Amino acid sequence: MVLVSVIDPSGQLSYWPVAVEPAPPPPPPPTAAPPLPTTSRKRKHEDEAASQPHIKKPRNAFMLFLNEQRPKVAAEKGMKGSAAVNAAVGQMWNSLSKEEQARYYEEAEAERLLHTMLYPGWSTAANYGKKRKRTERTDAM
DNA sequence: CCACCTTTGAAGGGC
DNA sequence: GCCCTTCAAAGGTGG
Repeated sequence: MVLVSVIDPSGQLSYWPVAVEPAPPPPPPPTAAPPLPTTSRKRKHEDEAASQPHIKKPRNAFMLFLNEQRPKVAAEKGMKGSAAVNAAVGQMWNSLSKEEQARYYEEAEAERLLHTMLYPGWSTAANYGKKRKRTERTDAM
């Protein structure tokens, strides 16, 4: 547990208890080690993932809410697919009091700040455009 | 085996 | 600067 001194947007100096335990993606190595495989057995996945870990976007309030409610809702309602559960949790979210929602917003905000501290200058653009995700909107046509 | 489906939020990218 | 597109998770199912 390391206390990281950070300046809050409010100008408040706060010490963030950064737990070393929940291992976030490792910092990018200053020098890319040349992977010289004596036997070219490894497929591209391992090498690319090892050299450049896809640093994921900071999750929003919902992702935090989802990760808490999803297993419970899935167990209670016996839902199979994640999509159905996510939709159900989404409805629960709308039923939440703004104070309860605000709690997740603050956690999400803290996580974003933590992400920024861990990866200064990192842009979400790293993973941008990787998935196709069509969300085909029929209204366009 | 990976993309889809889904949610809202957050953020980038385009205009 | 504003609006739209894309990712973030995540699990079974389909292509």
